[in-house]
Amino acid sequence: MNKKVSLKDIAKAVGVSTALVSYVLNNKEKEARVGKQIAEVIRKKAAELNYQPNQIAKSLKSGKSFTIGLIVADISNPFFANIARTIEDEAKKNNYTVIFGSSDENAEKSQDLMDVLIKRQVDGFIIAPTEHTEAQINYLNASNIPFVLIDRYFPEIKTNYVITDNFKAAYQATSHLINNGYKRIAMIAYKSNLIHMQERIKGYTMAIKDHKVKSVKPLLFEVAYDHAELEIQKQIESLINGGQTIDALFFATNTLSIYGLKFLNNKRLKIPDDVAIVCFDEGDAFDFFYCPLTYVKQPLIEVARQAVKILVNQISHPKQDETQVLLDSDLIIRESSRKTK
Amino acid sequence: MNKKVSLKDIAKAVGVSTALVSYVLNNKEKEARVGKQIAEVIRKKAAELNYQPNQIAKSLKSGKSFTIGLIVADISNPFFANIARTIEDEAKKNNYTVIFGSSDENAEKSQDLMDVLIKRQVDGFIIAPTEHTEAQINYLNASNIPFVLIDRYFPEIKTNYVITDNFKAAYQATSHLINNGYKRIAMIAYKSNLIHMQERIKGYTMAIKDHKVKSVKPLLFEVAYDHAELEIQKQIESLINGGQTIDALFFATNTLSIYGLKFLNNKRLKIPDDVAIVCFDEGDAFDFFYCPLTYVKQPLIEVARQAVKILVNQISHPKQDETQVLLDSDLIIRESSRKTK
DNA sequence: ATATAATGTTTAAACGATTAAGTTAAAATT
DNA sequence: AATTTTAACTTAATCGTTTAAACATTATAT
Repeated sequence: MNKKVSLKDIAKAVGVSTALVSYVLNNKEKEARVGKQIAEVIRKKAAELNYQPNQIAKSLKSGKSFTIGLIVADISNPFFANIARTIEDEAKKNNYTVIFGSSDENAEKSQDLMDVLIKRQVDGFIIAPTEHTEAQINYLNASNIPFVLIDRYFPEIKTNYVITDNFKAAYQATSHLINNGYKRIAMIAYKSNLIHMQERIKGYTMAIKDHKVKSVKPLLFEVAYDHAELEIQKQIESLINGGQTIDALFFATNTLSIYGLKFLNNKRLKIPDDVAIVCFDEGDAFDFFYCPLTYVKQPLIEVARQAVKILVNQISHPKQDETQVLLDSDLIIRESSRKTK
Repeated sequence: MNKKVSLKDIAKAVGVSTALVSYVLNNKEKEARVGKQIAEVIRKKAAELNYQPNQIAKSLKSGKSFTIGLIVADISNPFFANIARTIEDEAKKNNYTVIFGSSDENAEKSQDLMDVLIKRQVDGFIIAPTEHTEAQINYLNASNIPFVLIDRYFPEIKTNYVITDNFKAAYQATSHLINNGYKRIAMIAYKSNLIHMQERIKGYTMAIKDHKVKSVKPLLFEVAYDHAELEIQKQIESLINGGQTIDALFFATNTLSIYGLKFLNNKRLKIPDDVAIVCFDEGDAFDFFYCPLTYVKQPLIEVARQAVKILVNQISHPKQDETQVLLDSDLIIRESSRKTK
């Protein structure tokens, strides 16, 4: 690579010290009382050489990298990809750049990522934390490294977070099914102690308990993240074969929905006649599944916006109290959960 | 933020010079003939203080940031999100971190992104270049900054690139429709001079010309990136109302497919009976549209892998010749383009 | 005329790490 | 005993920037 143009090169070309060049290019002419003519000459030379300040050197000096570390489960998951995009845009507005990494819901990978990003001196983190990463979060707290959790959080740890009301959303979704006449409503969720999943499960369970329709009992199936597709197939298969008839299915995430719906298609089950469906999260697919799908629409953009806002604020005012934001989701009702006759 | 632990801190705590600490922690004890005992002490202290080397300082010294800049049109587009994920994984294997940015197919944003990333001293770029960014690419070439183009490239500029054979894929897709008996095949593409789009259009046009079925004429509709959804609706609307009957539609990208299919659904057009469909790229949706969709499956993972491989190689051996990779796509044939009776 | 102030510029230290070169003391060789 | 070698460590320069402090001039005030 060609040697890049540095302050020194400009200084030499113009015949002044690097200090002067620095002052001028940082618009500190007044404070530093730089001469008008020479400032112009410096500016011209900088433009002529297409000088691009070395952000790394700046960061070293200032102790600020203007970088945000983003850790999500999987950047290729549309849910996180969408959040990432908004975070990118909002970060840019504040002159921050985003470095991202996918944890795959794996605590060890999450730790590795955190280390890499800390070494790179990110000014703060936005994290969708994985199970068993409490220690990592505690470490950030202890080190006073600013961070904001999204999507999930740890109730026992005091942190910033921006999440949606998962209990409420799941309760609402389940109630909607019940009110529409469905009696055997199953839920497919991830096997996870993470709060967002637990809250969704609680919302589902509570809704079923609250509506004192005798025939409606919770039917919860939990699948492992790493073999979700296979386990879903098995669960649904056994549901069908086992004579355990269900009339509605509530999927706890977009990925689960996709796996499940694919398999239901395979099995020639018709929605909503054979089984009604409600999904969590969006997917382009949901709009034009043969039967438009009812789903919980989380305010992704708002989550991302608030997270960046809180983080940037925290970075510039470190002594702030923790900010916790709970956002509401919308239940988008469509054909897949229509009233039984 | 708590002051971070530096080499100096360890040196002071142990009572040696920073040089010694650096040698030990970089496993250069032999070359530097560091004492066995003291090396142990240093290592222990480093672990005890949870020392994380400051990558920024390293980068400044070494002139290498071990960072790859990734510029795509939109990270929230599944096509790019998937590529991004593979790039992330492959980069990590080579100790690189990825900084990303979305250009929104806008040359100015692309330029801004490039500047930001250059200031951050990325060691190289992976770019899905936007229209009118020839100057930016030329600049990279002139500055000897390593980079690899993906998805698109500029035929008149000598660069590394990894792309798929868009002409072939489109030709194949169109021929498939013709062979299955469709006679009025329209294509919806982006209004763009970018090679990937032009090749897809050429493939379509050529296939139609080659198959000397008189009744088959090219019917090409080009929509602007910024108002794609609306324009597609208008185009399809006018196709329907204008009495210009079509019996098949070929969408040039996943996003176009989604917009188009949504609208076809709205208009109650049945696939494939009213109109057959072939799409470019994947989407979860394509698996379980009421009528499983025929689509061109690009080897995304391979594109990303090769791109990282070429880039990393180029970074370490700058004088290399340009590498150009052309990959084949698969046409996944399903119900949406089945034979007419 | 001389002290003081204002103006314009340079010097040098610092950020945290690396590393060639220098120093010192002990061990080996003559 | 004098010299050389080896081992174990330190010094100091460097990467590109920032910025307080120092240093010259020239202008203004007394």
